[in-house]
Amino acid sequence: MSSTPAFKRLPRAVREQQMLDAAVRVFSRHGYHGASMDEVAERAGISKPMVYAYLGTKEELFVACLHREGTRMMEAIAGAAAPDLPADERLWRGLRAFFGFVGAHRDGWAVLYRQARAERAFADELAGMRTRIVEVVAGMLDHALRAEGREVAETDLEVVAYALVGATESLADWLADHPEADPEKTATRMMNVAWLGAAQLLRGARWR
Amino acid sequence: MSSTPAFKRLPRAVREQQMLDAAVRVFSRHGYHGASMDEVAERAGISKPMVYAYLGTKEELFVACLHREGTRMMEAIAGAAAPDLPADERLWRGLRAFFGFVGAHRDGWAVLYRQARAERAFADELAGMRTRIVEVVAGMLDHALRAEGREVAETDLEVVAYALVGATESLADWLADHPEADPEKTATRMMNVAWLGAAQLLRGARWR
Amino acid sequence: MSSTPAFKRLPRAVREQQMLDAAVRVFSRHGYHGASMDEVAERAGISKPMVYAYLGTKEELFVACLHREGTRMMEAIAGAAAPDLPADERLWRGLRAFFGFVGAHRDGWAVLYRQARAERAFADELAGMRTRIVEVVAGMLDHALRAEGREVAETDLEVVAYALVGATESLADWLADHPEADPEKTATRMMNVAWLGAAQLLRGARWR
Amino acid sequence: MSSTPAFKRLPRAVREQQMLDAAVRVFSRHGYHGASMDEVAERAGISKPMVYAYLGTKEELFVACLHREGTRMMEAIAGAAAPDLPADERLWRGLRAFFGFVGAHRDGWAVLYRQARAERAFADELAGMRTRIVEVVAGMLDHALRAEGREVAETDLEVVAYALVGATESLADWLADHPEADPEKTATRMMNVAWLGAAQLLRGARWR
DNA sequence: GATGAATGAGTTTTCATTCAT
DNA sequence: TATGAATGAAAACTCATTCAT
Repeated sequence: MSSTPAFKRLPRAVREQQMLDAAVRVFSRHGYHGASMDEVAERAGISKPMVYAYLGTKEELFVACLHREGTRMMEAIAGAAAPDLPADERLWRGLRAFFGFVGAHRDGWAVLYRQARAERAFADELAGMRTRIVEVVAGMLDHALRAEGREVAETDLEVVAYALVGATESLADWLADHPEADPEKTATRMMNVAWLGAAQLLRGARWR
Repeated sequence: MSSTPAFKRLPRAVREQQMLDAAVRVFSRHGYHGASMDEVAERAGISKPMVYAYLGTKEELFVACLHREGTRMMEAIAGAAAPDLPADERLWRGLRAFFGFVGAHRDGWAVLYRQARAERAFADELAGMRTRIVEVVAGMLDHALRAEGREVAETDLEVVAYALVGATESLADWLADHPEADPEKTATRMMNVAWLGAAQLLRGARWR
Repeated sequence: MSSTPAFKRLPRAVREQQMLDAAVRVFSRHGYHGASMDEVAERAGISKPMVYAYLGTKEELFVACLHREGTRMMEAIAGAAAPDLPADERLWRGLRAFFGFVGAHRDGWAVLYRQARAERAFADELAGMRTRIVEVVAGMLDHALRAEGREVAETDLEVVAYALVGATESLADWLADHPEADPEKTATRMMNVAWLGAAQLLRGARWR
Repeated sequence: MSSTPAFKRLPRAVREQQMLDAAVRVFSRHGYHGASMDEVAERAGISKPMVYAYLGTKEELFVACLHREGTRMMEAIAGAAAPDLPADERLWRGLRAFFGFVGAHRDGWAVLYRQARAERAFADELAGMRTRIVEVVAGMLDHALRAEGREVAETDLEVVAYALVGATESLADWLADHPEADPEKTATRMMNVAWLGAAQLLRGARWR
């Protein structure tokens, strides 16, 4: 009697990942408010008190999801955009990685993100993430500038970065809503807008 | 006995506006889910059943808010960007009007919009609004192109428009979160990014 | 100016009938509880306060419906079963009239009746109606008996009458649920059950 | 510290029965619509969410009551009417058991039944129960017939059975309304009406 | 006589969260 | 560690009923 049933008494870390998997799924499907802890627990194949014991309240659980997915995304981007490339090449690779990630996790990241934006409670977490992204983008731009011997006010850099991030988010959203769309192509379009600007485009210019 | 109590037995149209005012406020403060019909009614100085009688369920009420505020915004923009101006001037005026509106209704539009994006139920309403905006922007661009004797694939136009709208929304969001920021300045920055593109900016170019 | 709009200011009695028509319809469709005064008023083409002014509360309104329809039914039966006919002929005609009525008002009588039976509030009204029916039936039987020179305890008469009425109601219910069924045939069947049983009893037969 | 508090943390099965007991009582007292889930929970000595968790919505709860009580009644009848007895004896025992049951549960079965009849939502459940009863009764009659070497059209059997059931229900109702009445006596009376009528029919007699 | 405006009071239902075992 | 049992608190929605005009 009592050979251990292969799926019980897992180490804490593993259990937590299972729960997060379940939670991401449920939150994505029904949104933050529509999701119920019951369903999360059920999908994780575990009892509710366990979820509370491991990952805390619903709010904390959501933050944990956001954090894990966000980190994964950042890593994907960072891994793609090597710092020693020229600015436009880095931007392009970053964008491609980003849209690739969003495309591959259509039901994950974009939805969580949208949810987070709607709830005051997550403002801080989001602000942190966005700051990190903006920093990265602004860093790219700054790097490029310095390479050309120029200098630009920090605020301006930040605003450009913000706008780029915003435009990108928008297209990512659009991508999440259009299952048939191609991430690669979306990245290209974004690159064109971002890099050249509307005026250039109107004149027939194309990046690459 | 005598002078009008001023706030009882009002005609339907008036009450509806009062309710919408209250609803916009409450939804903005607590978000769609955090808002309770009780509070909406209370803030409107009326009983709950009236809200249901006039504006329907919570969902419908929210849509009504979205609709009213969205329409107001569109009108503000349309009123500013006269169709006979050159493309960049129109874009500029439109942006200025937009950021002006958002700045003036800091607790209104941007928050409702964020809320709407988080809930599947409002996807349709949103899609409609966005389509109208994108059409307007794409129209501007198209107009400018034809003036120069060029033609551009419709899809490309749409994507450019989408990205612009996204970037703008992002800055609007940022504006809503930064009470001290200046709408006019934000509009200018956005214009620079949009019109010139990052590459131009990096080279020191500035619109105007 | 001011030729009277043909459908306003009707005499009270007419208005009341219109309301009752509407009410019977609504109660039949949705049941007593499912029905709303709003719908009654709307269907009667009149405002709610009028309904209250003319026919009182929802409960009173329902009683009024019950009363009118019940009276109509009783009259239909009484009109059919002339007192100078032999007992079986009278019973037969009565049954035929009853099932005919129920069949013709499939959505009226039977449904109201079922509703009334479920609500304590209508017990009195119902008891009154049933008493009248039972009296009629018992009267028929008694008449037949005396014609044969017999006499039977009143209680027994009442019970037989009760059982007959119950069986009849049951078949009426069944008829209301089966739109394709033929009232005439149902009456015949009921007659067979009722008459052969009753006849034996009347002749003094007893089981055991 | 020590002896069992006896009424806390009970196993599900037990709690469910307690809830059903409470529900039957409350539904019987106030009717389906008059009953509130609050009262059911209170009377069961438990909080409302438990009721929902175990027995579902109000409608489902009512169906559960109906089902349990109906099954008990059927069992009482089936247990009384052994299949190897002569037809009249079986009918008699069945009737006696039925009236006995109704008499013993004056506030249970008959009231639930009346309620169920008033609500469209329960039509299916009721139809099922009635079908089972009618089948049993028709089976009895059929058995008796075959014993006498006769055969009767199925439809006729069904109608006779229906009428019997209806008459019986009616007397049961009457019994539920007359607390002083004697179930045994009521059964006897019903038997007289039913048997003398049915016996004639079984012998091939027809009115007209 | 007639009605649009208004509401008090109540209902069902859901959920995050926690004991007791 | 793990869970079935349990709940407090609230929220959306409905309806019979009545003023004030």
